[in-house]
Amino acid sequence: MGCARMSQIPGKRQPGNPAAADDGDELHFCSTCAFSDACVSQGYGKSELADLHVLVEHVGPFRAGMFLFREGDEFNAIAAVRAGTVKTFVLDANGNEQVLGFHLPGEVIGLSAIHASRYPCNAIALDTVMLCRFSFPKMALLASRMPGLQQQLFRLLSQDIGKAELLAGDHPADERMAAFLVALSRRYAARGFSPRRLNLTMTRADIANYLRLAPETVSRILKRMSTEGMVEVQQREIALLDQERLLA
Amino acid sequence: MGCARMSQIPGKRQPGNPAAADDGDELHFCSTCAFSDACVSQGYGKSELADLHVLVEHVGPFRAGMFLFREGDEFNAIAAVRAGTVKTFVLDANGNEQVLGFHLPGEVIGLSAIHASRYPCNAIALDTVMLCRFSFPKMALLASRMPGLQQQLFRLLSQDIGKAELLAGDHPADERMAAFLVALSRRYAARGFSPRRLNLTMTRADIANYLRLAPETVSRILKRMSTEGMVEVQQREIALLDQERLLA
DNA sequence: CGACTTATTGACCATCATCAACATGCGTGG
DNA sequence: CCACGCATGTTGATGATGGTCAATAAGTCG
Repeated sequence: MGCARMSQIPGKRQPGNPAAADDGDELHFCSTCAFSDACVSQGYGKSELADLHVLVEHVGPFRAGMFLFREGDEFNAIAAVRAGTVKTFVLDANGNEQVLGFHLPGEVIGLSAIHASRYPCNAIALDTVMLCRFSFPKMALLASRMPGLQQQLFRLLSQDIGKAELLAGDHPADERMAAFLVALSRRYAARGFSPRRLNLTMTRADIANYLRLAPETVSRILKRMSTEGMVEVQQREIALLDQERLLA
Repeated sequence: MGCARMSQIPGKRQPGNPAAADDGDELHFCSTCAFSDACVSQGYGKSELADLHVLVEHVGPFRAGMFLFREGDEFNAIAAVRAGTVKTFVLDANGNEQVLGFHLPGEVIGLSAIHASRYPCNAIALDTVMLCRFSFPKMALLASRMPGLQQQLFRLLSQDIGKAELLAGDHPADERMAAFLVALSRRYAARGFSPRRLNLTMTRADIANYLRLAPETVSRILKRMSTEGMVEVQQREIALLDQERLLA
């Protein structure tokens, strides 16, 4: 249910962030990054890796509540989340927030901005966020020479279409909630975190908004799941006790 | 509300379809096609146009009810709808259909299949459908030499992410219906058809499923819109009388 | 002219949102 | 360390939107 989606990262360097910080050990950089497949697994040599790496700009940290970009900002880069959680959302005609997705480490934001060269949504940090920013024009240029990279970009984009579509299903509230938890668990697991023990970085209201439910409903469902022994809830710590039953 | 989404077109040539039929006048081919911008407006010359055209394979016609591809089929080409309407859908765990989108002439199907190299959904013809099929590997290769084409592909993919996300909003039934009609109208208008007079090719049940409503609800809302003078409904013919009020 | 699919209409009911009150946690500053 | 205040989360009572069920009508196609 996750959904890598939106846009990118502001034009300005954040204070306290030496842009090219850990470049020393960077040639095998973030092994969890969505782009790592692009080169590593495709058997590219050092020179191609280096080409990709010169495009990378480490930015952050962004503190909780900071905007990474706003709707309407000019687009020129996509970014991979290196640490923390990013929430993307739009404001509808009445100014109500509509959460589009949460982005965990290793996932890419900014893809939906390519179309209009402007960010179609806002992105804010839910906790302390670090990003790897890639200039999109340069990346597209490089992709022309690196079929593997082009393919990876196509795949990332394509993947998000499918994810976003599935989100639109009209399942009852408890199924939505269960699916959300299981999906989060899987996404964390894919990055090497525990699939059992989730540490939610978003509020109940954010979850509710994302699932198109009322916050009260989220509370009640969590409580019910808890009394039924499927999960264990302690504030924002959630332990998944019975994956089986959650999938029903 | 549309949403160009899914996959592509079957491996087999349709009987009664001379694959390279109307090639004579084809160099300026379907002017309404989503790819026409890719070259024409980017100032490419005849040779690039020719390169793109040799990739095109006209297939069809597909009669109403025929599958263009099925979930799980191997993916190797995307396609632009040349005529007719395509419905894409998946079957959930209980075998219930979930409509993902409708695709009008000029729109592209198959984009979400790139990710897994398999179609993640089914596509069937709602009426008589003609397609332009493009081998995706060849297209990707060509895109390496044609920045404009690469850019166009990125844009098409990116666009669909945004469309799919917006679809997930939780608006009341009447707003969903109104938005659907207005979006259809715009999409038809963009291809040179009348924005006032819609000829729905899908059943109420399909519309309802797509909007995550019950067919009965669709009926009732259309009736109400009709008595309120916003639209005029005659079977599958719908005239939009008051665009203004529909947008609220 | 039947048999089928599609669409409409009505009666009833379930899910979930809303409203309101209350509890809990957390940060700040005394 | 405790007190206050605000944000977040929980719980209960009530009601509206829209789904379900069932019957009827209207097209469609042989």
